[in-house]
Amino acid sequence: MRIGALGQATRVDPETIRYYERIGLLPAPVRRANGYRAYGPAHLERLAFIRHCRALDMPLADVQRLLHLLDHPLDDCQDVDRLIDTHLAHVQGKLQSLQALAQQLEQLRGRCHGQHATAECGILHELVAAAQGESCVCHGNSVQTSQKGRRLRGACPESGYEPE
Amino acid sequence: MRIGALGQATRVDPETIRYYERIGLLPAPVRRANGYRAYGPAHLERLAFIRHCRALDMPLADVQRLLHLLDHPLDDCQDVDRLIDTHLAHVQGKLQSLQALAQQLEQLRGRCHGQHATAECGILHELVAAAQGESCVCHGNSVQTSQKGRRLRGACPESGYEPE
DNA sequence: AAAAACCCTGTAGCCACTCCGGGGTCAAGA
DNA sequence: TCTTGACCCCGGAGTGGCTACAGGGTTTTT
Ligand SMILES: [Zn+2]
Ligand SMILES: [Zn+2]
Ligand SMILES: [Zn+2]
Ligand SMILES: [Zn+2]
Repeated sequence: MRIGALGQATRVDPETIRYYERIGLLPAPVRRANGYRAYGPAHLERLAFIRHCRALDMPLADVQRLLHLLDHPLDDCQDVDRLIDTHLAHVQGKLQSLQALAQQLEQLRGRCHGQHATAECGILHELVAAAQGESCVCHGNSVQTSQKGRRLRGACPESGYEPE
Repeated sequence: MRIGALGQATRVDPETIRYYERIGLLPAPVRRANGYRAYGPAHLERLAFIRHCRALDMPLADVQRLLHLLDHPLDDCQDVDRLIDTHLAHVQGKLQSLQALAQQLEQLRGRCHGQHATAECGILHELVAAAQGESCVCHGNSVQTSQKGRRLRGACPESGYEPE
């Protein structure tokens, strides 16, 4: 089985397969006389395992550790548990922040209906105001920058930017 | 205002501020005689805006476009809307897949209680089985690899890896 | 025989930072 | 006065997980 066939079977780009080999995740297969990689069913299974873990968004370092544990069946599986626990906690944390994020964005999106000049756009107004510390959930309330004239000075050549 | 003070006010690492300047996101401030950057309130506001957008997980390219629109108040705000819509769709997509992911991981976690050898660990068994195509939501059902003997051959020197 | 598809290596790019090394500048303390 | 320490400068490299060349060789199809 050549790299293309393996890639088709597992739906993995051959470049990715070579990458996994380079970083030591997938063992280097033997080569044919012409230098082509020759894979067997063991590689196919291992690659499928890797991809399944990746689909669970595990970092490759974790996948590496799981593969190592698979190769050493007598080890204690506590390591497996810890690894999954940690990863799950990580995913749940990300999920929570992403939920809050989506909510914020939906709210922000509701600020503009129909077209008008950017100077009057509710979305931009909201973004500027929030960045200046009012009703901003994302940064803490400690970022108050200016007390009035809540407009961003431009960065274009024509709009002045005076320092200090 | 020097870079450290700006960083404290906005809770942004000075290295990040310099990075924003390098990529043209934050305009280069004037320098004092000793070469130190001297920032004004305009920079403070602009940086706060950038960070707020980043907190909404917008890519810097999008932030750049928003800043440009802010600098050109007469442009149509349709661009703003499209940008936010696209980003929101992106976030919602990620949210959905992350929800499915968390569910899968929780289910996987339930496969192992107590400690035993990895050879008998329900988590690893499940991972191997799923990678081989059964009851696997993440990859399509077309990844059937081997029909029986669903065990991953090891990649360690001692465990044999024969090709073809 | 020619064209298309495949394979090889090595390198560089993506994102948004983050860290490092090797220096210069400036205030407060011993 | 000397020294410590906190700042600041710059350029370059590293992170993760790929992806995309460039510039060759080989195999398969037309
Ligand atoms: Zn799967
Ligand atoms: Zn609008
Ligand atoms: Zn904010
Ligand atoms: Zn177990």
